[in-house]
Amino acid sequence: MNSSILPKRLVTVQDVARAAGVSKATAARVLGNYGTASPAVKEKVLAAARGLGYRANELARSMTTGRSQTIGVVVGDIENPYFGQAVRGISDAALAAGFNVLLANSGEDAAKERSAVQVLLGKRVDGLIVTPASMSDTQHLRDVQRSGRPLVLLDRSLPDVTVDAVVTDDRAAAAAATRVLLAAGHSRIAYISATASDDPVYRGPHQISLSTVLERIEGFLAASRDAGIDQPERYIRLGAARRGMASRIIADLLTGPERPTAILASDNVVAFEVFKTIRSLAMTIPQDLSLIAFHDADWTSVTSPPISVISQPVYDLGASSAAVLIDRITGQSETPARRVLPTTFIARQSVGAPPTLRGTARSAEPAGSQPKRG
Amino acid sequence: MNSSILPKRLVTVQDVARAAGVSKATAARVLGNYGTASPAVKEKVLAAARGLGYRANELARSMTTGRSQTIGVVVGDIENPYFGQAVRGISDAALAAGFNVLLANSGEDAAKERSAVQVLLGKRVDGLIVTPASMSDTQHLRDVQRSGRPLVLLDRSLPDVTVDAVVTDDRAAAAAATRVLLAAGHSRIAYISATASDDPVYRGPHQISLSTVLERIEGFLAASRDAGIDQPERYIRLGAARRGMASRIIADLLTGPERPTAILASDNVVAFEVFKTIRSLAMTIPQDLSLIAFHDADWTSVTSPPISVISQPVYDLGASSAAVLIDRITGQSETPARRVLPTTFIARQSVGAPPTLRGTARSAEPAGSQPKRG
DNA sequence: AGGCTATTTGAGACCGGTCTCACTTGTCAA
DNA sequence: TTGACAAGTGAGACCGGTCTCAAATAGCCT
Repeated sequence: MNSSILPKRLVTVQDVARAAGVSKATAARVLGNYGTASPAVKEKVLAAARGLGYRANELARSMTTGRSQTIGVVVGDIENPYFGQAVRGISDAALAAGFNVLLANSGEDAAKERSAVQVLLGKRVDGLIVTPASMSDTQHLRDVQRSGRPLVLLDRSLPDVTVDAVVTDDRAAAAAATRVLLAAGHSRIAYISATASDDPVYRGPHQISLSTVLERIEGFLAASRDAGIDQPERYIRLGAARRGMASRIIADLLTGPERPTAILASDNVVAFEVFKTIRSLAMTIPQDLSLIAFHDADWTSVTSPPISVISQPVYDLGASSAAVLIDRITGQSETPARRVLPTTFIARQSVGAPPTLRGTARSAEPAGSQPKRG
Repeated sequence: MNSSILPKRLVTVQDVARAAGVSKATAARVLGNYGTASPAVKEKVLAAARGLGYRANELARSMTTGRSQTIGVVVGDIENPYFGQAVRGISDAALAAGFNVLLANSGEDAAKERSAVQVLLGKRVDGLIVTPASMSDTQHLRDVQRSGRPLVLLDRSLPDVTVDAVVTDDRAAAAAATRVLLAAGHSRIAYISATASDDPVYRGPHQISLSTVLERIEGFLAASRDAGIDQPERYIRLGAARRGMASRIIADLLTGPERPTAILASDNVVAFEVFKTIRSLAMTIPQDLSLIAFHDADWTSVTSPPISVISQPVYDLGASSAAVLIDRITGQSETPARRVLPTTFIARQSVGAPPTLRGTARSAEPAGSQPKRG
C-alpha cells in the first residue's frame, strides 16, 4: 500500500544498541570493529544486530572517516573491449584490496570527462583512474592533483601533469610493427588513426591530442625514416573513428597514384573497419595489402587470414594502475612514476611481400612474417 | 613535506558562509539550490564559493536526503563484450537521468554476487541492476527486494523473485535458430552452452541454474520436437566455458557414430571457441558443419564464412533496465514487470545443407540460408 | 585493605550537508 | 494606521556513523 518511495528507515547503530541494552558508543565499537568491548557484550550486540538485520551505512561511515574505500574510474568507452578488459583489471585489483569501483564514461569527450571527474570527486572517492580524452584540456585533472586526491592516468600520459601514469610502450610497439612491414619489403605504409580530426590528412603533431596516438606516430615515423623512407607522414590519416570514415579514407588512399601496400591500424576498432573495407573492396590480405593492428582483439585471430597484431597487456594495465593508485591512497607515497608496460608483436598471416607490379600475378609465397627482432 | 595522507580539509558550506558574511543556513540554501535567498545574497555566496573553490560533499548530502543518485550494477563479467555493451547502455541512460553508476563484477559466482550486493547496499545506492549468477542462490536478491530498494534483473529472470526484469526472448530466439537449421535439412543438431556443469552431458532442467540458458534449451528442444526429431537432448552439451573444454566437447561430439551436422552455440564466447576448434580440426563451415551463434559480436561478421547469429539488443537491454529502475526510484511504481526485448536472426553464410554422405563430395550449393519466418 | 594501572563503558561532540521553525522585514489592502 | 501575508534569514536539530574523553569497573601487587 505504501508508495515505497520512502524505503522504511533502516536499522541503525542506535537501534541495535537499544536492543542489546548498551550505549550507542559501545554498539558502534563492536559493529565498527574498533576500540574494545568485552566478549559478553560483543556477543550480545552482534546477536541484536543479526536479529534486526543491521547493515552499516557506509555513507555515514565515510563521512566521518573521510575515506570511502571507493576509487573512481573515468574511461573513454566501456563498450570498447579494450577498456572492458582494463576495467576488469582495475576492478579485480580494487576488490582484492577492499576497494569499490565507481565507473563513468567520458565518450572520449573532455567536457564530459571533466563533469565525470567532478561528480566522482563530489562522491569523495579516495582516488581516481582516468584515461584522459585530451592532452590539452586538462585543467580538471590538475585540479584533482592540487586537491590532494591521488590520480593515476591509464593508457595515456600527459606531459604537463606530473602524476602517476601506467601506459604501454607505444612508440616502441609502433616502430616494431613498422619494421616488420619494412622487412617484408614495403615502402609505402599507411598509418590510420581514430583520433578525432576534421581533416583526415596529417599536418603535424599539433593536431594530435593524445599521447598514445602521438607516440605511435612518432614510432612509425622514426622506424620509417631509419629505413630511408621519404616523407613517411604522407601516408598518415586521422579521424577514422566515425562510422563510414574509415572506408572513405582507405578508398582515397588506394586510388591515389602511389597507393600504399601496407596499413598499420592504430587501434582495434579502426582495424576492424579497415578489414571490412578491404574485404568489401575485394582485395586480398596479404597479397594485395598487408595489415597490422594494435590490440589483440578476439576477431583478429579468427579472420582469414588472421591478423598480425601488437598485443597490449590491457588487463595488466588496469590492474597495475589500480595497484599504483591504492598504494598512493594508503600512503606508500613515492614520487609520481610513469610505469611503461611492454607490448608483444604477434605474427600471424596478414603480412606479406608487397605486390610486385600492379595487376600482375600475385606473390604466391607463403604468407606470414617472422621478424627476427621485436 | 606533508605526507599527503590527509587531503587538506576541503571547503565546506560553513567556510563559504563565513566568507560571504551570512549564516550557514543561508549559504547552504543557495549552494544547495533550495529554499529562498535574495539575489544580492545569492551572488555574494556564489562569489565566495567560487573564490574558495567550494565543491559539495555528496556523501553528506546523500546522508541527509537519503538519496545518493547512484545505481549499483552487478554484472557477470565486464570483460565480456556482451556485458560491456549492456553497461554502456545502463551508463548512458543513468547519466541522462542524473544518476551515477557503481559497478561490480560477480565473475558469475553467486557468493561474490551476494557480497557485491551487500557492499552496494551499504553504499546506499538508490537501486540495483543485477545479472543474477544463479537461479537457486537468490536469498540476497530477495533481501534487496524486502528492504524496499528497487531491483531490476538484467538478461536473466528469476522465477521465485517477483521483481522487474529486462530480458531477451531467448526461447523464441533459440527456436528460430533451430528452425533455420532444420529447414536447411539438419536433423542432428548440437546445442553447446557455457553454463557451469561438472558433467558436459545434459540430464535435465534441474542442472541449469540460469533462466536464459534454460529458455534457450527449451526453445531448441521444442523446435526440434516439432520437426519430429527424436531425443534432441542427446546433443546438448554444457560447461563449455572453461578454457579447452569447448574443444574437448566438440571433438567428442564429432567422433561419435551419429555426429551432429550443425551446432548452435549458446553464447558468443562459446561460439568463439567452437569456431576455433572447428577450424583447427580442418573442417569447413558450412560444408562439413553448420554453425549459428547467439549474440552478434564483432568477430562473427569478419570470419570466412561470416557466422549467422541471433542478434540481441544488448545496449537496449542495459538502457531499458536503467530506465525501468529509475522509474521505480523516482516513484513511478507500477507492478513488477518482465520486459522482453525481441531478437533478430541475422542470416550470414555459416548455414548450409548437411553433408550428404560421409567422405563424399561436399555439397557445393551456395552457402547461406533465407528462413521464411523467424 | 588500599593503591595503582589496565580495561570496559557511556556521554557527547563531530563530519557536512538538509530541513524545520521562528523571527524580521517589506508590501499591500482594509 | 494596522493587520495579513510573503519573502528572506538565522539558530539549531538531525542523518548515522566515528572518536575523544572521562567515569566506572576489574585486576594485580604490596
